[in-house]
Amino acid sequence: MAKRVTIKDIALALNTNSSTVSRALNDSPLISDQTKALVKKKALEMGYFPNSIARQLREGRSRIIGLVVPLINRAFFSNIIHGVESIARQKGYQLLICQSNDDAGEEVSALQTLRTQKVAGFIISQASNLVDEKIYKAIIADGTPIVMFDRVSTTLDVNKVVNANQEASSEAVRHLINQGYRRIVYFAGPQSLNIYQERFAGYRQALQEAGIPFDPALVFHDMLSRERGEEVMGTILATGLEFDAVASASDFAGLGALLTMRNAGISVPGEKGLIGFANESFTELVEMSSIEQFSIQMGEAAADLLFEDIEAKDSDEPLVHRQVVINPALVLRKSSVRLATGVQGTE
Amino acid sequence: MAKRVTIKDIALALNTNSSTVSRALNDSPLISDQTKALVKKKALEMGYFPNSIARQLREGRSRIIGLVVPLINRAFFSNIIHGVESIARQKGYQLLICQSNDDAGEEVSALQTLRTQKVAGFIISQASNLVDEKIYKAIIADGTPIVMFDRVSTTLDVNKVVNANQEASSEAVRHLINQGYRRIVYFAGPQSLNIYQERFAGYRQALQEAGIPFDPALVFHDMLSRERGEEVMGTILATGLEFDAVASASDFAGLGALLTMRNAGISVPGEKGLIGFANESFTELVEMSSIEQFSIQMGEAAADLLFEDIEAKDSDEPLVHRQVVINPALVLRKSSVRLATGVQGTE
DNA sequence: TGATTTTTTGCAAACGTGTGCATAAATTTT
DNA sequence: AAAATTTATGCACACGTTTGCAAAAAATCA
Repeated sequence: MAKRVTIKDIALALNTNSSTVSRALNDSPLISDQTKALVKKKALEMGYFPNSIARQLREGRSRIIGLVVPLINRAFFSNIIHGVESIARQKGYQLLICQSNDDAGEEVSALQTLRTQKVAGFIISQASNLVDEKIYKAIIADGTPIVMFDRVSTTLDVNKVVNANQEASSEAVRHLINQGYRRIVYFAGPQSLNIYQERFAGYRQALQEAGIPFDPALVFHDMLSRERGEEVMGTILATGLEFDAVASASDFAGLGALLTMRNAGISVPGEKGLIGFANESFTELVEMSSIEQFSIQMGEAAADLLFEDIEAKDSDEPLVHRQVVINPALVLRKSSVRLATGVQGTE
Repeated sequence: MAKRVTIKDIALALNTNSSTVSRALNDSPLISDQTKALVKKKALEMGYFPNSIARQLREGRSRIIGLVVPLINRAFFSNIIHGVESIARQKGYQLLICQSNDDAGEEVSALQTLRTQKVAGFIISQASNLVDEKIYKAIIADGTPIVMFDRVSTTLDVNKVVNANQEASSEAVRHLINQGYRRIVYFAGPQSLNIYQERFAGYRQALQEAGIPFDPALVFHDMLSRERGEEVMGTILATGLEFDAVASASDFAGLGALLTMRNAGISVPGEKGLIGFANESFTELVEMSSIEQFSIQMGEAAADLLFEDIEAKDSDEPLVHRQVVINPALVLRKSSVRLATGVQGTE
C-alpha cells in the first residue's frame, strides 16, 4: 500500500510550493518554461500521476459519463456502448455503465447513484416500464445534460437520438406488400415504449397506403423474445389463422417465428414472408430480412450531442436541444424476397 | 445549475454541526436516535444526497471497479460485463469500463486513467499483443487488487478466472476423433495469448492420445474472424488439402469455414466435421458444435474474487491469490455428429 | 448533592487539487 | 539608478466529506 506521491511531495522535493507545481503541470502561462521543465521532470521521476478524485472535487464535476441501458449484453446496446466509448475516450472522458435490467426502479436507482458521482452527463435508454420523470427533471435542474437514445421520453426537453422507426417499419411492410403478401401478421413490442408504438404505426400506415384493411386479429403483443415468437407462431399455425407474412418489431420474435415455420416445413419466402427489425447479427445467418439501425453510429451521435451540451455549459448561451434522427436501412434477404424484380436489394 | 445541498446546509438548518449530520446519516452509534431521525427527515425534505467524490477523497478510495476488456461489443465480453455488473451492483459498487481495442498501448492508458480514478479494484482481460507488466505491478504496489480473466498473465500473482482451455479443446478434438474424423485441420488463435496456446495444446494432446501423428500442414494461425475462416477454407478447398474435419479455436473462424464448405456443397458433418469454441449465439442457428464458456458466470466469479480481495484489505491477513477454473461444456450440434451412438449429446 | 461515568455533540483537521490574491523577482522605462 | 511595469512564485482557502479529540450534556453512582 505504497503512499502515492502528490503535488505536495513534488513541491517539497523542489523547495517550492504546491501551487507552482500544479500550475506547471497544467501548463499555466504564469509559470516560466524553466520551472515547468523542472517540475515535469521531477514528477515523472517520482512517478507522479494526478488524483482525479481530488481534481473532481475541486472542479465540481467529473470527467465521467453515466450510461444507463436496459441490458449490457444485448448486441444493440453493446454496440451503442462501443460507439459512445470511442468518442468519450477521444475527449478524455470515461464511462460509468449501469444496466436497468429493463426495470424502472433499477433505472432510477442507477441514475441516483450516477448523480451521486457527479457525472458530467447522462446517456440513457429507458426501461420499458416507464420511469417517473421526476428524477430526470432533478438531474436537469442540477445542470447535468442528458441525452436519450432509442427509447426516449416524448415529453422531456433533452437531446435525443432516435431511429425513424415509423418510416422504417412502414418501408418494411411496404416491401412485403410489393412482394405480393397481403395478410400480414404483426408482432408488436410493448406499447409503453414509443419506439414500438411508432413501429406499429408504420405497419398500419403501410397497410392503409396500400388499401389493405387493418385486422386486429393479426396483431400480437409483447413480442420481444425468440421463445415468444415460437410460442405465438405455434398457436397461429395450430389455430389455422390465415396469413401470408409476418412483420416483427423484434428480430428475436421474428427468429422464433421463422424457425417454427421452417420446422413445420413451410417455405419462407415461398409460402410466407418474414421481416424483422434491428438486423441482429444472427439475421444474416438465417437469411432473414431486417432493418439495420446503425447502432454504433447511434452511440457516437449520442456522445457527440452530449459533448455539445457539456462544452456549451462554459459559454452561457441558452441550450437548444435537438433530436438526431438516424435513418435505418432495409436489409433484404431471402426470408422476404420471392419476386425477381430488377432492382432487388436496392429498394 | 441549482446549488446542491450539502451536510453543512442541513447542519445550518438544524442549528447543529456538519459532523453530527454526517454521523447521523451514517447511523453512527454515537448519535442519539432522536437526532438521527431529525436529521434524516430534514435531509429528505431538503433533497439531500451525498457527494461521492468528496467521500471518496476523504476515504482515499472509490466504490468503483475498473473493467478493461478488448472489445465491449463482443458477446463473450458483454456477458462478462453483465455478470460483473450484477455482483457489483449488489455490493454497491459501479463499473468504469474501458476497451483496449485489443491494443496493448490502449490497455496501458486505460489502466492508467482508471488508476487515476482510484478505482477499488481492476478486472482485466488482456489485449492480444502483450502489455509490459510494469503497469500491473505498479497497480499492485498501490494496494489495488486485480483480477484477470480469460486472457490472463502467467507470471503475475493475482486472482484469476480461466477456462480449462486445454481440457475443453482436447475434449472437442477427441469428440471429432470418436466421430471417425482423422485428418483434423486446426484453426489456431494468436499464440501470444495463453488461452490460444492452451487450446492448441489440447488439440495436440487429443491427437497424441489417439495415436494420430501431428501434421503442421493442417494448422492455420491467427484464425479469429469469420472473414479469415472463409479465406483460409477457400484456399484449403482450392489447393485440395486433404482433411476431414476442422477444429477452430474461435467460433467466428469456424463459422467462416462452415459457410464456405456448405456453399461449396460439402456436407457437414457427412463429409467434413466441424467444431468451434465459445458457443457464440449464432452457433446454434447454424447448427455448429462448440464449447460453452459460461461467460456470465465467469464475470460473476471474477467479481466475487475481486470483492474477496477488496474486503480482505481491511483485515490484514496476507493475501493468497487463487485461480478459479471454469469448466467449459461441449455443446454438440449437427456440424460434428454423424454417428448415431447411444449417448449422443451427453458425451 | 457532588463526583464520576456515559452519552451526545462540536471543533478542527485532513484527503489532493486548483485558483484568487498578495508578494517577490526580474525586466523595462524614465 | 530609481520607479514603474511585467513576470513568476507563494500563501491560503475552497470543494464536501469523515473522524480523532475535546467539550458539553445527560445519566449514574456514592
